[in-house]
Amino acid sequence: MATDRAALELGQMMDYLVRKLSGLIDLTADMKSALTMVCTNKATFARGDHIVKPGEAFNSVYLITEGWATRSKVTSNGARQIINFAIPGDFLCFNAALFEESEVFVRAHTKLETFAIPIRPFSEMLLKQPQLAIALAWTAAQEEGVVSERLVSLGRRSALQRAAHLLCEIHRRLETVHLVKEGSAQFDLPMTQEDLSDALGISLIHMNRVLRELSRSELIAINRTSVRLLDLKALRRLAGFDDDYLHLPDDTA
Amino acid sequence: MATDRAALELGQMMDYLVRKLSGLIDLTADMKSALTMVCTNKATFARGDHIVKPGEAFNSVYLITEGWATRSKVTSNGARQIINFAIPGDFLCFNAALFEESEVFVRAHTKLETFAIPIRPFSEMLLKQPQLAIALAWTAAQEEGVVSERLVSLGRRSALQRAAHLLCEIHRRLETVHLVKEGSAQFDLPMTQEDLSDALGISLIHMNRVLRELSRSELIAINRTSVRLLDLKALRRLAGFDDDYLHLPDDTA
DNA sequence: AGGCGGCAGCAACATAGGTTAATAAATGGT
DNA sequence: ACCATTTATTAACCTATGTTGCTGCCGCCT
Repeated sequence: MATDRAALELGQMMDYLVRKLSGLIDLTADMKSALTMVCTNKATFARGDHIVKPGEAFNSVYLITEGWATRSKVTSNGARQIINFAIPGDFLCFNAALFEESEVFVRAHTKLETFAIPIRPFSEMLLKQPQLAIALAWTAAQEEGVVSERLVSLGRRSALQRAAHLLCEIHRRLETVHLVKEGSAQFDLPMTQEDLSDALGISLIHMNRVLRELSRSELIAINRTSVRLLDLKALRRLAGFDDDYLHLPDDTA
Repeated sequence: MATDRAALELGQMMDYLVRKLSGLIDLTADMKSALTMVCTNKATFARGDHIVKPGEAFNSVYLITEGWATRSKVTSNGARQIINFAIPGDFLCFNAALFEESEVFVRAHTKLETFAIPIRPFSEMLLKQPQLAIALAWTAAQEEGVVSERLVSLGRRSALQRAAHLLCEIHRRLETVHLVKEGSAQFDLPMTQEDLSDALGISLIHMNRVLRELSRSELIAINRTSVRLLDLKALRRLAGFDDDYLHLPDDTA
């Protein structure tokens, strides 16, 4: 039944949000029902679909229930920089409520399942539920923290450290939404080496070298679709990874 | 008279904000008076003072009336990355309303004049004035745009382009608050080459090479305290600079 | 089932940018 | 006005990363 599935996904998504926010705030029944009210529209995107492009008007805010998305920019000489990844529980086009049009590409990185919330009802919900507005502003601020930390990586960490850092970050974020295999630090990573290189600001070839180096030293085991962090502690040490900037709840259990 | 001066600075600062926001929203008399209500505390910092450090609790939000500030992080191996610069009209510690403690250094880069707004009244103001909250959220989103664009620079632009891009950005932002000398693209730039290198993710020595190269090709004229962009068009072309991401009003006159 | 296109792996070479070290010029404090 | 400290400039050398170009594998389409 389509409706049952939607209800299931809604519950799932709410669960992700609750966990992400649990360090800050407990979503009240009121807030949840306000959110539920606006999450009526499912939108599915195929791998590679553009949700919005630079210069295009936003028309909705999205909440991911399944799959990955990216925000990226392309420079005047054609190089791509991935700004960040969004995973289940994350918002897409959150600032549609603030800006007329996008300045970045937002793209479905895998098949993507979302709730699409048109801007009008979304804004109204924020005005009616200030506490919820604060909670969601918090997720936006957290995202800025992620971008800032990536900036530190690109500015001041070696390619090897950047790769390690990104893997640690993704691991930590996926953990919060229970998308890491229990007790093994293994998770789906639906990204080509080119995608990773575009996120880390290095060349594809060097990305390959770096990943092989991480594999060779038995810090990770990686294949086309997933990674396992074989020695999380050593990886974090190498990366200089400290998860404070994610502001996630301590215990994800 | 101290009071007169504070009133003057308040008017000035309001003016900065109005201009910055003019593309999005006209600040109403109501919103201005709400802001005025909370801008009672002047806080001055000396060059180099830390407004907040990683792990420290926030205690106020600040609005800059004069001077520059930086947000930066330091990696586990001691390298510094400047995340962004704040200039008059910008907020500092805006997300104090959301997070308990900072994950970055916020530092007075020059002698800094601000209005310090304790978190409590600030939050209350936001709840009472949703339109103002939106306007201020907009400034936060704009700031994220700046950080994202810097990420693109560090990831995909050469050192020369990064330098050119940063100068173009600062020029454009200062222009909005009338801090560029009329008709000459000249402005105060109170930064050492080391500061610039820490913002651009390159070494101090290379920063020096790059600046000399820009000077040699007569794109800029720079000294310890100010720059002049001698050929703005060429500089922007070199940098691949497009000011869309700043979402500033078209005409700053 | 076979062929095709995208992706990973690898080597040889090129270079932007990093490092070290030393000097000169400017600034600030007393 | 003088000394101490920052800041800028320069040179020589080094290395991490980029570039080009090729091979082979794997999954997908018909």
